Amino acid sequence: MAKMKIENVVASTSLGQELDLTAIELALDGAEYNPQQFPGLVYRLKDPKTATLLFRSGKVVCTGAKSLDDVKVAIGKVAKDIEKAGIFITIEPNIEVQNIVASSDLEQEINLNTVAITLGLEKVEYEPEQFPGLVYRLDDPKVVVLLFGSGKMVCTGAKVPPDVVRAVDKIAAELRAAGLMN
Amino acid sequence: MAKMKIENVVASTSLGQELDLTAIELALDGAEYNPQQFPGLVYRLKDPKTATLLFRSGKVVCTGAKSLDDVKVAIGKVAKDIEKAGIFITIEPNIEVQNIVASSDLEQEINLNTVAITLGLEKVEYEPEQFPGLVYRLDDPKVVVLLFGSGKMVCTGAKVPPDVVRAVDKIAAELRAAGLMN
DNA sequence: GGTGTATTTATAAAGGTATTTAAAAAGCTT
DNA sequence: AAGCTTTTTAAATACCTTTATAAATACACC
Repeated sequence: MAKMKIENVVASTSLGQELDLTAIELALDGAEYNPQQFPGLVYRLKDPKTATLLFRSGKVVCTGAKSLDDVKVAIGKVAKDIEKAGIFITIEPNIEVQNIVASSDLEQEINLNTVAITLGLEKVEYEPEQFPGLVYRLDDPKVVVLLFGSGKMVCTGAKVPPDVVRAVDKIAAELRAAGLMN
Repeated sequence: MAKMKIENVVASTSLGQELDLTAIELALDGAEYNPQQFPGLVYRLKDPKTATLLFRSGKVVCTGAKSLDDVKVAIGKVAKDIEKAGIFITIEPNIEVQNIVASSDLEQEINLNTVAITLGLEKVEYEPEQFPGLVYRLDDPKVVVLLFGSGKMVCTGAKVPPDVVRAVDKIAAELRAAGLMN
């Protein structure tokens, strides 16, 4: 069973109404809003350490959370901060996780050149002078795993934590079956 | 007494005669010569791992050696390789060390901000956002020491190994006298 | 012509940057 | 419609920053 650590959760929701981002920029301390650069307003919380993007449409994107619970806490705090500033909104708790980034460790060195040759270019991409990690794309779960020579891995694209565990276990099994790890 | 490790020795000498760098480029395997880019020819040895620059004038610069002996060995090998290629030269053993780069370690963390403030801008330069090391210039020996927050140091500009030891001891003594290290 | 800059090589230190992957949002440009 | 903009995050590489030093060229500047 793979050990893994969630490093980042990206989730979206909606506040159910149009937002005056210019007013919110003035009301929220530290808010960054440069519409000519990007249409979303960026608002950061120290705890949970997150960055939330607010859009004119009322749609919200929360990034940087370390757990699904933290996403809920962060969005709740952002909504409260907006209301405290006198801008009343209706909190819609319908939060959709869009991406989970997690790290894991095979706890042994892996020869990526051998992996790339053995598994073939159809399954993996490995261009060490461009990036030190081997890119491993899975169809089920539909995630992308970056595998490093140290045995450390990064899994991204997961929608739920079990996706990460299944992906890591699947790759470990495939490497073992091919004699590429013990 | 400071422990130190010589990381790089730069030395120069002369082969005593004009060199046809174009002919040498063809004769020496791996030689790089791009006169429009740099007037010297670059010739690398695997052992001792060095890069030697050969000039039309017969002047030679050897870089990368880890000891003074390695410089002699390297220049001797380069001369032999040139002669093996049928280009006869007279080896002039007058090798002059131009620079010794060495590393050392105070084996304790140093607060560089405090060092910079205490010793003053006349003696040291410290611009952490430009470079993480503090630049410490000594007049005797005339060397420059880069001091890092980890306590690790780099000494460059030395002509002989004792310069490095004296520099490191001098700085350690000054830091101790100022209460900046134990 | 004489000072300056730059070019190249090696080397350590420890910060910074970049590289790659996924995902949503909304607005702009092709 | 596709691609860029922004935000976050891990992994491990390369490369940048700084210092000294010789060599011989090409530049610029006065």
